[in-house]
Amino acid sequence: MVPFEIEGDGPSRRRLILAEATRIFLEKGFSATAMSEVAKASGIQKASLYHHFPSKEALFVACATNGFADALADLEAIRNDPDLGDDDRLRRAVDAVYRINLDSACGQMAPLIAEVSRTIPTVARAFYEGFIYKQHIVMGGIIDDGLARGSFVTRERLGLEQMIFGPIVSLALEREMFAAFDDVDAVRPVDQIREEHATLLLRLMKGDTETTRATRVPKGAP
Amino acid sequence: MVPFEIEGDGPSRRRLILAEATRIFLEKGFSATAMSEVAKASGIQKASLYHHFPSKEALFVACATNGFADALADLEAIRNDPDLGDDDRLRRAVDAVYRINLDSACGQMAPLIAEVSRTIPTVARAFYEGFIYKQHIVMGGIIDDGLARGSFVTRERLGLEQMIFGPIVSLALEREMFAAFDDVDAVRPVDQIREEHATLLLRLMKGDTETTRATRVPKGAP
DNA sequence: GTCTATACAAGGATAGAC
DNA sequence: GTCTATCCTTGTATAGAC
Repeated sequence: MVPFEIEGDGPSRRRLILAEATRIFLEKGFSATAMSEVAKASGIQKASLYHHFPSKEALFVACATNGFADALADLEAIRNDPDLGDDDRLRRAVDAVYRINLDSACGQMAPLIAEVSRTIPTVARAFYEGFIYKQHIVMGGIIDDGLARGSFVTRERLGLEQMIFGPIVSLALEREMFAAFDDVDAVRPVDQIREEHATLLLRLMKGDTETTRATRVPKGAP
Repeated sequence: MVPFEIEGDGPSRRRLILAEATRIFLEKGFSATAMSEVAKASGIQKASLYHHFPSKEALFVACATNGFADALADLEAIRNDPDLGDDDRLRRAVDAVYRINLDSACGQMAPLIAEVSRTIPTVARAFYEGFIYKQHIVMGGIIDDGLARGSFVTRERLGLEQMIFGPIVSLALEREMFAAFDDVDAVRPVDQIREEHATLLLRLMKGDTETTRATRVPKGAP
């Protein structure tokens, strides 16, 4: 019933509630989710929910800050794999970021965080520091290593990071926006986009800067 | 009080309600917005709201589908300006897409559409067809013209479009996510990102493909 | 078109027995 | 830890006078 794992080894009842609540929050949003529905899905009475979580807000925070470590594990393993060349490492890291943001529960949380950002600011902070920022750190390390080894050549570090994460984060948002469409993939075919995205990124990072600069000044050139 | 214009020349009271409702929806989301608050902000009684809009849902649909034409006008003018070179045209179009998605009310609606996508599917469809799809069409036309004139060289059209819109759409989402932060621009400095983004895009489209392919096979090279 | 008053449902949260 | 029962607030929406 729940398509993802809830991490931790606490009491199983609590974990079941977290899983069901996460699923319903993702489907309906924070405000539109009723505690009674979470209770029903978890097979207990509404009042019993309040034994495990003191409030709806606390339940949401628990859902929204759960599973960070699991979701990021793949990416960190790729960063530390000594057998990978820099190009392969980057390509695999991009694939991992797609999985993290499109397939994991945390990734799908992003639009929800936007919804509650002003009423529960702490959850936005936790989401940023524990999930988003860490992805940028790991990816930044991969790029830095490639630069140091001469595999990559690039200025515009900030713009480059945005061109790595932006297309992926926007895909996650658009999936939610078009969730009611008959076939979401017709609007945004993820597999094809992912392939072309990685190809374009590598082309940007393989150091065509000199030739580009040369071809861009035809005016004064002889 | 309301930072953007509501288009149309209907009764001013209706336009005032639309403007205030849009502002509050953007700040609190759909479910968390109360009709009583919209009424108070508009200076009328709650019951009077229902004379202008039959339901909260209808009010939201009106807000979410208002102002498309105004928001897109700049971009369409840039596409049709005969005095622009292709590179300048692209750069200005990118700037326009930043303004459209970050500064206009419609652009800021995106996370909200995600929130209500499943409960009001019609609004997601209207938003896609009237706002998102049209931006892609215009930008696609600009790219096609540049390709036809030989100003641009690129395969991976789909990936390229995602690399144009993705970083911008994700910025809009992240602005909402980090709305409660002290200084959002510290997390994502929009001005710098926009400049680097446009530069990287132009580099991708200026046809370094041959040289890139040449430098990418150093193994067999002497 | 705007108001006052109200119907009616649903939601979050608590009390207290077992 | 879980239950039943209940409190209290808020929300959408309507009725009907002016």
